[in-house]
Amino acid sequence: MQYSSVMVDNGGVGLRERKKQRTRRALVEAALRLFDEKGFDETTLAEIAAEADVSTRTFFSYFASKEDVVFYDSARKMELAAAAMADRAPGESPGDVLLRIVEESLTWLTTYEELTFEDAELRIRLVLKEPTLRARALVMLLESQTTLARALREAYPELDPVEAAAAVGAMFGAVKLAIVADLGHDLSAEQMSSTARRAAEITLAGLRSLG
Amino acid sequence: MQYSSVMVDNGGVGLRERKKQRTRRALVEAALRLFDEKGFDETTLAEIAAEADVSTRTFFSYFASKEDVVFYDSARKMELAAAAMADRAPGESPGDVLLRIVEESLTWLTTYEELTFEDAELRIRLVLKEPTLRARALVMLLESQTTLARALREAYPELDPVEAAAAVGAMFGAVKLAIVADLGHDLSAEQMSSTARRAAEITLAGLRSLG
DNA sequence: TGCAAAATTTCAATGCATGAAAATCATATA
DNA sequence: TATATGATTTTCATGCATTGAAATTTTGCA
Repeated sequence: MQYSSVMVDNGGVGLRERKKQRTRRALVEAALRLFDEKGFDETTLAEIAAEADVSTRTFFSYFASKEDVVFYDSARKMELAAAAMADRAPGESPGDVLLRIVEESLTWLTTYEELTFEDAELRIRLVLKEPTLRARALVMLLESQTTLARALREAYPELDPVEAAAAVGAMFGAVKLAIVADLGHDLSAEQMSSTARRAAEITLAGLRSLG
Repeated sequence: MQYSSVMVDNGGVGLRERKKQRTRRALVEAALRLFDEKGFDETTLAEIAAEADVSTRTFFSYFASKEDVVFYDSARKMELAAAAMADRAPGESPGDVLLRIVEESLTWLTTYEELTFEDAELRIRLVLKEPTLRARALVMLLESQTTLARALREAYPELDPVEAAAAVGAMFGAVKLAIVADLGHDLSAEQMSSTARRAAEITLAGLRSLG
């Protein structure tokens, strides 16, 4: 490939790319707002697309489904979690690593990379409220646990597959149910964190410690 | 209500009811067979309905959705699990009760109430293979855990809500991930049970016991 | 400016799901 | 046995998510 003398090196981010990011963001914001106002099922893709000034068909070149628009950054978060597993401190036990990752994950939950803090909180509310979104979240949570179990085995080769899977599943399962079961109560991010920490501690100590 | 002299007391099970059960069963069997042969997404409701000799619309007076036909008896299984919690043996600890329920649940997994054993195994394969069905299963699993956490609190009033939720979530989360993560391997019912038992044991002992 | 690639729009089709009205069927009873 | 009644099924019509393909527009760049 040759470059003309007038070519501007814009770091790979030309008008085309900027426009795509703007559209993507417009779709996410429109969707979150409409889902919040009218409910997930009552909002149509046509409405979302209209709000973002694109055709309905175009929506699907950005997201694979109506649910996906809410979880647009989850893949990146999963990678972060798996990476966090890799740089464990020396002497850190599997349980401690998992505890650390749970806490970091909760932080990310309220951290949108491109959106406002309000939208980040709105998303949590939506996922807890809308059955369709809850279902999608459960699928992704399971996927990320599978990934984490693999990462845990790599970090601790002495663990066998069942041990690694059981550890990850127990830790995230405990935290998930502790947070969800309390539902109905409006949960602030702090309350969520404190609940999660208690659930994690119980899992570390083992269920026999409850008797 | 009055009875004529020729009335037959059929125990509340007249032709109408028998016909409904037959149709229900025909729909479930047709659906399982077609899902297995062609895949879930490739099977249309029209095909299932045709196979069962009813109109497409009628399908929805038996099941709420295409996925639901696979889980038609799950509600009953959930009730069984919650009931199993209630009749705990004296001196049985929360952890032991959960272990017992996990084992019973695995038994029920391969027990269809109205269908053949082959269909019961077919269902497990389908749920593990088809993303749509996996998603549905996760939702129901979460629901049943919420129910179980409540039941656990009632059986052991000394537990607080977070402890009960964490215990149930940890136990089922560990077993679930241990079984699913090993996927790709064809799992016999026995292997599944043994994996589940190990995962449960780890959860009882606590993740600290892994370091 | 003008070409080529990328992105968007338009158009058509399929399949799930649901509501409402019309047609059938099972049941109890006169 | 004939029939009124209520339950069930079918028919018909509609909305919406999703997907493929062709036509059109936009952007990057020579």
